[in-house]
Amino acid sequence: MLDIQTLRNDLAGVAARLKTRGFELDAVRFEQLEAERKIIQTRTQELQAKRNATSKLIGQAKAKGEDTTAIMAEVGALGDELKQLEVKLPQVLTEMDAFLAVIPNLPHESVPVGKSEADNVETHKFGEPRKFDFAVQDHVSIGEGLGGLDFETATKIAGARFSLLKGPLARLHRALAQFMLDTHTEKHGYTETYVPYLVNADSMRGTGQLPKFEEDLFRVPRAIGEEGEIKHFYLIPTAEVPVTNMVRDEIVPLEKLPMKFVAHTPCFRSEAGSYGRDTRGMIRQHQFDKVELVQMVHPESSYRALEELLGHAETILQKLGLPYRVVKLCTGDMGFSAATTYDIEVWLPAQNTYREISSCSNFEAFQARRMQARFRNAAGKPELLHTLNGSGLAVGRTLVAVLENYQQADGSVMIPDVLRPYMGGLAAITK
RNA sequence: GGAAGCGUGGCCGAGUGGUUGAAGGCAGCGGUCUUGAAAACCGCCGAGGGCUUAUACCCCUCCGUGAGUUCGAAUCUCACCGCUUCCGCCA
Repeated sequence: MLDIQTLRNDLAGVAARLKTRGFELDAVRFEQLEAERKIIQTRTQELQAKRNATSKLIGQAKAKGEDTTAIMAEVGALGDELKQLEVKLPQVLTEMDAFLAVIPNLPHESVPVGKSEADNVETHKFGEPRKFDFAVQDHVSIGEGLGGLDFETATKIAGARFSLLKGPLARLHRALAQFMLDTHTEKHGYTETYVPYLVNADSMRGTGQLPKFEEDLFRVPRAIGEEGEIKHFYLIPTAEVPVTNMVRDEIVPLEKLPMKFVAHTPCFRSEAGSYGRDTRGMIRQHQFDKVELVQMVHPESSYRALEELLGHAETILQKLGLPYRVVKLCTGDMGFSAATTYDIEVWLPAQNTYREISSCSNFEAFQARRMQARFRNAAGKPELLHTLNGSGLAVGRTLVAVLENYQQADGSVMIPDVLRPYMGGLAAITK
């Protein structure tokens, strides 16, 4: 959520910045709502003040044993108008809130302006794609060849966009997650967390998935509300949601910042609107595991924290010896809540290209404002903190990258050195 | 699922219809004292919003959430949510 004050102060400027990311701000509507709000709110407060003052007089008069019928009639006269306004005011405020809730974050000034993925800017690269002297297979062929990857059975059990791992491949999947968690907790100073995989609507609103992106989420009915409406739990699309919401409605002491958490969770995405894309293999699934890094920091240090967090995610790929590149997303390609995003793209030999394996973002105060997540600043006043997160990394896609980059001519796969302790010393997965 | 109890400011904890946004304590901040610190003493000290150049006044709202009764509600009524304890069931 944007600060309503910035819209009041510089509506045209905000509209212009939002336009760079393809969002048309309805400035006329905002001004209408704002004008209406102002009239109703000031009048309501005026009447409330009058009522309060008069009611106090009644109390005083009664204490002295005086007759109060005249004053009581006076207050009664306020009643009708006040009651109407007290109904109207929350309606207008709710409308304004709904208006603000679907406005994306302002891109940071350093973000390249662009329309799509094609306008993203590569910042740096690591490693050289390996040269193969045999026909490269993709991860599906490799995994199925090793008898450890079984999409047919997954489809029977659940449906399309699910996968089933067996034996050493299932263990490799677990090893990757373990390795990532250990690295981030032992080397990068993150606190490991275990969090709910089903969350309430407030949490989804807090991080920005709701109200705009409900169709991307899986939800399960939970209870029937007072007006007969069904209340839902939502399956988390990323651990960002439960972890970031830890600080919702909190005021954390200054000395607790920065807070750094890591969580390994499954992620659930409906992938509505991605029909036909990445239908083969494990790249785009309804369920996948991810190790997520989340930081809550002082506003002054959030951009330093973003570079740091990006580095933490990169470390994993470096230790695994996987070539990658980092791109800074342009205004048109960034997610709804982000002010700045770096994507890390890992080299996939079978696709002969780099594919996203991590997305690291600074949300500045956008999520914090929705969540009312604050810290007590040096002056002792509550102030919105900044939130960041990034994948460190997507486990399924990392498995894909390991299989493809470490494949051998005979169909076996070498295990990267850092993973061998997690694989019981195994050096390669063979048929 | 059944029964009982409870939800008050960063924390603990008074408060059962009238100048109560809320006693008291802790923590925090400022000061006196001290070579310094501690102790003691004095003062300050909730949040959101409106108005505004203003973190100055002034005003509004908030005592789990939402409705209701009333001129007036933290205090009364109803519903919901959450927590605690006991019983039942259960991985």
